[in-house]
Amino acid sequence: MGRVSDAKKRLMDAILELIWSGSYGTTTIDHICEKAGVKKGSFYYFFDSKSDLAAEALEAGWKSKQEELDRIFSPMVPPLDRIRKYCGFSYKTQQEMKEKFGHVLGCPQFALGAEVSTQEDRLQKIIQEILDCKRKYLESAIRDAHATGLIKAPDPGAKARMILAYYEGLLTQARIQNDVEVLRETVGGIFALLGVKEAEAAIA
Amino acid sequence: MGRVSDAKKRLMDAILELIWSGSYGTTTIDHICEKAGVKKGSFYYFFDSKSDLAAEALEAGWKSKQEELDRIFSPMVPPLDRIRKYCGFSYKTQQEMKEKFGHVLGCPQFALGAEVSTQEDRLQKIIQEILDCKRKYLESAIRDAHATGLIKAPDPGAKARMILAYYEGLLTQARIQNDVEVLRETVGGIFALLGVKEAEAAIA
DNA sequence: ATAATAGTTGACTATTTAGTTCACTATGTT
DNA sequence: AACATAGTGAACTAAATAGTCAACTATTAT
Repeated sequence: MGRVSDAKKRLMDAILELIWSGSYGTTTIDHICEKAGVKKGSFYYFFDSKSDLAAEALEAGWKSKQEELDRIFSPMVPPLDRIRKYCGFSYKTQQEMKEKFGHVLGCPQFALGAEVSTQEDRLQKIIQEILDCKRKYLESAIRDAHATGLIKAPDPGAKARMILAYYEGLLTQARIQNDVEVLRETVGGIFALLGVKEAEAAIA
Repeated sequence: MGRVSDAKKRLMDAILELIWSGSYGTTTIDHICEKAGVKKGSFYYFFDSKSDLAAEALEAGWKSKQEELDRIFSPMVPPLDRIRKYCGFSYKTQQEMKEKFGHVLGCPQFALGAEVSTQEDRLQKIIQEILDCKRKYLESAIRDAHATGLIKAPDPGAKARMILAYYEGLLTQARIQNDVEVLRETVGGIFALLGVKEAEAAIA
């Protein structure tokens, strides 16, 4: 009972977009409210602070992202194809962002993590968890690829960590250089890290 | 003639440390002045704005960093040893920062670039140049390693770009997780990307 | 010694920011 | 219909922030 509203959702969408296209530090509560079309009174009705909103938005955003990842990393798909699909998906996303915002935006969690990890404990923890999830997607693909004999990776967790670092590094470079073409080499680099034989890698 | 002062230098040191240990967005001119022990009037005597100071400080900081890199990447050192030395140096630096600030800080240029690239054109350009310099150090080591037959790398520029992405990604991960141990795998990953034979890699 | 000048200071303004308050409004429930 | 309540809005405060200014001080070249 009582009134209903999607203001909370609008606020969460707004902060994510502002952080991603700009940064956490320069995103103010006033900006968020303006973008969401919500008055400050309502903001404080739903949230205690900017970091509180950011935390909730981050978690919600990740939940919906996970659905896509579950599809891409489906165990039904051959393990190396999962990685190929993931890279392709990532490239397409960055391209779309560049068209929409005029700028390559990279990985929202990684960029935010780099910015706030020394300052915002709660956000740092959430981001760590999200990145760990990402790693697990990679890890299971690597484990499957190892089991199938496609690659030699006795420690899939370690390999996944390496690949994640490379992947996130590339995305960040693409953001810094504002150039999607940086991402062209993504698959090649990952396969090199995995020690995929050139013959296998060629089956694009 | 006239008065002499190191206030300009102090301001440049202060902003670098504040950005690195925190972020660009949350670093205010007042904070910078307080840390440097300089009054705002003097700040504006030397600089037009925060981004102006940041630009100068970034360039000066890079210049001094280059001296170290010139030593590490000296052509007198065997090419793969240069990379080993670089990784070791990097690990040591991060460890020191963790002791000093209680936090792993990662790569200052990369973190700053990720934060401001969509907002601060001038800084973005400077950071791009710095990262390109870093790439060139790696590239020449890779080219030399290729020439010596240690590795097969017909396109050293591309390989260097890959390795830089991986290296910066790892440093950023170390910052986000506040854990230097993430950096333990640096050399291993780089050598995997380079396709260094295990026998060669083992010569630690 | 002193004039020219490089650098300093603190008080000032205007704006932006986070956060509060309380009367008000819309809506589901009875 | 009317009541309980989820959500709204506009005006408010206090603090932080960027930026200005003019008088002041220290140094150095002559």
